[in-house]
Amino acid sequence: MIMERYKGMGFKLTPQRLAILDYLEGNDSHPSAEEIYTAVSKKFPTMSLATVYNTLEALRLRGEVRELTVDPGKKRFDPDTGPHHHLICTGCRRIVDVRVDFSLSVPTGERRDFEITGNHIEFYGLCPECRGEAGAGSRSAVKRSSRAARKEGD
Amino acid sequence: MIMERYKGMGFKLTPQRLAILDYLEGNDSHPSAEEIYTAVSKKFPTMSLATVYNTLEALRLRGEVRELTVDPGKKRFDPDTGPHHHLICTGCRRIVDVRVDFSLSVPTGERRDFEITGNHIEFYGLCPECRGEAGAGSRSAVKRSSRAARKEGD
DNA sequence: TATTATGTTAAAATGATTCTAGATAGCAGG
DNA sequence: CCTGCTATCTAGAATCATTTTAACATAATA
Repeated sequence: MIMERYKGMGFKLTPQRLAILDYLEGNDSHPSAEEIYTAVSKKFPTMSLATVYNTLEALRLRGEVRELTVDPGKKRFDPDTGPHHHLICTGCRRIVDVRVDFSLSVPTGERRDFEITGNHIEFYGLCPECRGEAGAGSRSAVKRSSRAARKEGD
Repeated sequence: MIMERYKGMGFKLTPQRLAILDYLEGNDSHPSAEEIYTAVSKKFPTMSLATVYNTLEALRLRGEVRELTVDPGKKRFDPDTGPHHHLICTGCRRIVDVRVDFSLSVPTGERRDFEITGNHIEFYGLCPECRGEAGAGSRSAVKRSSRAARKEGD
């Protein structure tokens, strides 16, 4: 099914790209380039990070992935290009999909003459795991990136 | 008015910080750290970029500025911490405020047990200037950053 | 097979942000 | 007025994500 989709759009299905597409297929974890690289490297030890970036950009231009600007400091990628929104845990930075259609429109008075083409909602909150460990030094729950930890106070 | 607000919260009002606060006061251009630095440097030639970052972080922790993750590759800062949303021109990356209250809530089925604390809507579109120059090579309108130019295809 | 375009790679370059270490300023106690 | 403390400032180094470069494959094509 993948093969057909890229025929005749100037996109060569190299083994590296196949591996990336394979990793992305149905992946709803919103991985960063680094994460994709790490995962794909296991099957493909000579893979270069640059190839990951190149491929992601090629896919983005073809509308096959969405680039999320939701995490300060790094991009995340979403193979689901259909309309949906995201719920972000301010504790561990986990991102989950929100598949609800809120038909939003900006009232003329606020539109400043822009031609509006789309929208994206970020909901913020605490996931069950992070909510639990709020109190003392319970080291139990989710492992948070050093960056996420430093950002405490959101 | 500024002075009082920071009394007794462990925040010294140094001249550098005053200059930054002064630049931010009522500023709705959503500047990056670099832009703040450039502006404040004029009045304060010895200012260090690190001081800008330090001050912004101190302000963020006190809830006096919001860090926007709206621009891939750099943070932008918003001194307006009240609830509002943003409209982003995909041509020139200009960001304007949208002061409308959409009371959104995530239906239980999609909430995944998160405790939701807030939300932020990004509207995308083309500003009048960028809409105009869409056609030929009319060099007239807005100057776009090299990064914005490269991102064509959003 | 020669040609051309497209991909891959490692390494260097860039840009944003953070960290480090030493210099300074303002203040409490003597 | 001195001494030490703590918060802040600054330049520069370090780090992290991303992009670019240059040289080398590879595939599709003439």
